[in-house]
Amino acid sequence: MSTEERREQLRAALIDAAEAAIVQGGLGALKARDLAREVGCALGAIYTVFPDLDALILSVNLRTLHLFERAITAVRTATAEGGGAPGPEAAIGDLVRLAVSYQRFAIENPTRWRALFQHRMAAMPPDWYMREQVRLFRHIEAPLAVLRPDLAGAERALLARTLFSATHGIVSLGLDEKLMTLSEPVLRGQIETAVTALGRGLTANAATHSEETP
Amino acid sequence: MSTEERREQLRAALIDAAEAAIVQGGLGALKARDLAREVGCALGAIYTVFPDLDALILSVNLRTLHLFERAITAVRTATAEGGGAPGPEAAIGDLVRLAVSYQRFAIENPTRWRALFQHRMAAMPPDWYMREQVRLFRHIEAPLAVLRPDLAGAERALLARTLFSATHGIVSLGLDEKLMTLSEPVLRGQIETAVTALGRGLTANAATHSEETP
DNA sequence: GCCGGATTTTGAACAGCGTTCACGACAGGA
DNA sequence: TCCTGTCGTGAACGCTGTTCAAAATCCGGC
Repeated sequence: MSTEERREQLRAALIDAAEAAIVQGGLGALKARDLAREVGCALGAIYTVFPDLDALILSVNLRTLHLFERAITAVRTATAEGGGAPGPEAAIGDLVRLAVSYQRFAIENPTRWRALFQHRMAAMPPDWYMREQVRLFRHIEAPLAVLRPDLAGAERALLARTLFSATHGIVSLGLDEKLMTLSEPVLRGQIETAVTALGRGLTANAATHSEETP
Repeated sequence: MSTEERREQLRAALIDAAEAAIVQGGLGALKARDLAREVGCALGAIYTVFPDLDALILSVNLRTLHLFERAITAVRTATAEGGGAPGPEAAIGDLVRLAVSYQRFAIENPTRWRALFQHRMAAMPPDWYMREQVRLFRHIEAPLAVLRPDLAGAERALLARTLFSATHGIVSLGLDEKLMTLSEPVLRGQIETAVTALGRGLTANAATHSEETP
């Protein structure tokens, strides 16, 4: 086995072990010495394939993004690429379903999900990480295009991020015992209320806008 | 000077120093040894007035909440206690102003504000901390009572927290370089769009509701 | 004023962390 | 077999929050 192959195998094993540690006990349970013992390598070996533990965490987070992408892709939306011409109500329904699937993912994968945000970057995330984010946001942009056909691509992308941020805030603080801890049905009700209101408010706004500047 | 008085003075000095450290370099810059040197006490003395650094951070965070309360109280709202009978549009305007004041506070006090959420609790926050939160949410509940007079107190309180969570998500991720970093005017535009949409959507929902079940 | 028990303050020591790097093991050509 | 360059190693470094035996201080009784 070549040196390169062994490095690659070590890399994969470390990501596996790191993911398991995070799943089990959260980001705080990720210890370099535990990883080395689990994988069966020397402590210093970790730093031959990763510059530091942050890079390793980022790789685990990429896996989490992929995991979530599978979940969100399974959500049946009326505004998918091939669909006909869905109305605003269908688009709002899509947004609600997407938001609820985000909540479900957060509840089913609490530690993995927390690691995505709990982790504070030293520098900017690498390109391959940001690219994955961009892909995920396309799911939100599709229904948004129905609600606000007046928006250009960049504006729509920005609004999609804002919608996600709002949903994330509701889920994040709703599950956080520091502010409040809501049961799953109550939290889902709040998400449905808020996202529906957002969707209706946005369409109303578009109508207002088109009347003022036709 | 009695022992009690000295302890109290040390306590205040430690909170001062901790606040200064957080303001300067964020939560990560809070070091027990630095605090002791700054205040001029022994390292162990810290643990005679605080069980651990988390408790000290909590005291700093309470100061931050008070600081924010002063900022939010200065916001002129049409739905203040003594006001007449403001309409839904005025209430939505109030919500937008409150949200923007939240954004302004976050931008003007970045490290203090981050410490509020970055800090993960070991146990539940003490009562005196939660009480301050409850007081702050009253500012949101007032406009909300205009938009949704059909809601009972508990439901309104819950929705107020949801509205805050959504706003917090937009501000938090909007200022986070991990997802995106938005300029102050762009972020404010997104907040205005989202909160306005939320407000209009909520009133529409109330109207729908009252039509369906009059 | 002085003593002795109680109380308070102290900072060296401890356990743990991420990260490094001089060293030894090892592979392959001479 | 020896030499050389590459690679993996784990003890060591510097840092962290927290503890606790010991020192210093206080204070009422003689």
